[in-house]
Amino acid sequence: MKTMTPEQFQQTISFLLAQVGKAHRGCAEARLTKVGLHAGQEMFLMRLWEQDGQTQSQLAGDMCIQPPTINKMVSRMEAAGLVRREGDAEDNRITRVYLTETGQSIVDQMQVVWSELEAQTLANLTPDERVLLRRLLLQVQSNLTQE
Amino acid sequence: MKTMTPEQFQQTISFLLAQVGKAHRGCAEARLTKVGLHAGQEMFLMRLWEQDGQTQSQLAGDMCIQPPTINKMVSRMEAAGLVRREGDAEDNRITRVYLTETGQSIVDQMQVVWSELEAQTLANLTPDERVLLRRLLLQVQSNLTQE
DNA sequence: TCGTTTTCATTAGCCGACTAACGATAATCT
DNA sequence: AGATTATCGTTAGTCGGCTAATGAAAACGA
Repeated sequence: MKTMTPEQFQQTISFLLAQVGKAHRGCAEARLTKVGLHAGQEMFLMRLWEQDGQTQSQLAGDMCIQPPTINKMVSRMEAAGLVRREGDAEDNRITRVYLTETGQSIVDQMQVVWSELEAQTLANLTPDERVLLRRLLLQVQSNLTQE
Repeated sequence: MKTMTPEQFQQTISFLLAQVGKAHRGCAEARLTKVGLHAGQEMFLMRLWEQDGQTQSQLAGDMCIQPPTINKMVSRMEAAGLVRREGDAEDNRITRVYLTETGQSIVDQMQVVWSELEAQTLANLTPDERVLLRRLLLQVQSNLTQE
C-alpha cells in the first residue's frame, strides 16, 4: 500500500517550491557576497533601513525570526562595522541597533543588487504573469502562515 | 539619488518569494519533526528511495548540494540509524549509501507528511491556478538556474 | 612505466536558522 | 513593599547550507 512514488513526490508543487526557494536564495547569496553580505542579512539591513534604532526583539518579530538568530547576526555585523549597539536609557533590558555609515553604504549597494535579482527572477514573464504570480504566492503564503 | 525605498523593497516578488520559501520550509520542518526528520533530509531520503545505494557525489549532484553538506548529513543519519554506508568493491574511493529498515519506515511516514504539506500549500487554489502556479514557478526556476 | 590530473570523501570553519536554558531587569499583583 | 510574572538579551548546542583545503585512490598521458 504505497501512497506515493518518488516521481510523484518530485511532481508536487511543494517540491518545486523548495527548489525555486533554494535557487533564489543561492542567486541572492552570490550577488550579496559581492557587496560583503551573507544571504539573510539583507532582510536585517532592510528593516534597519526602514527604521533605525530598533530593538532586537522588535527586529526578530518583524523578520519572523527567533531572538538568538538576531543576536548572533548583530554580533557579527557589529564586528564587521555595519551596525552599532546602544543601550536604551529608560529600559536597561533593551539594546537598540543602529546603522553605521559603512552599513548605510552597503544598504545603498544592496538596492542595486536586489533590483538585479528581481530582474533575473522575473525574466521572460509578462506584466500580467507577474501580477498573477504575486497573487498566487500571496495565497500560498496565507495558507502557510495562518493557523 | 535613491534607487529604492524600503517599501518598494518589500513589494518585490523576490521579497515575497523569500518569505514564502521560509514559510514553506518552516511548515515542512514542523511536520517532519514529528517523524524524526529535519528539513532538508526529506530530499535526501527521497533520492535514496528513488535509487538505493547511490554514492555521495551522485546524491550531491542530484540534489544540487555540495559534497560536504551531504557528508555531514549522512554521518548524522547514519548515527540515527536511518542509513548505512558501504564501501564499493571495485572503486575504493566510493562509499555507497543504503536505506536501513527504520529509514524505509520513515520514508513511508514522510509520504504522508509531504501530502499534507502539499494540501496546505495549495489550499484555496483552483486546479487552473495550480497549473498556472507550476508554470510560473518553472519559468522562475529556469531564470534562476541557467547561466 | 611513472608522473600528472581528476575524482571522491573528508575535515575545519563560517553563516543563517532553530530550541532550550539563564540571568538580569521591568512590570504586575497581592 | 515584596514576591511573582513577564520581557529582553545572551549563551550553548544542533542542523542544513557554504567555501577552502587534504588525502587517497583511480584514470590518464607522455
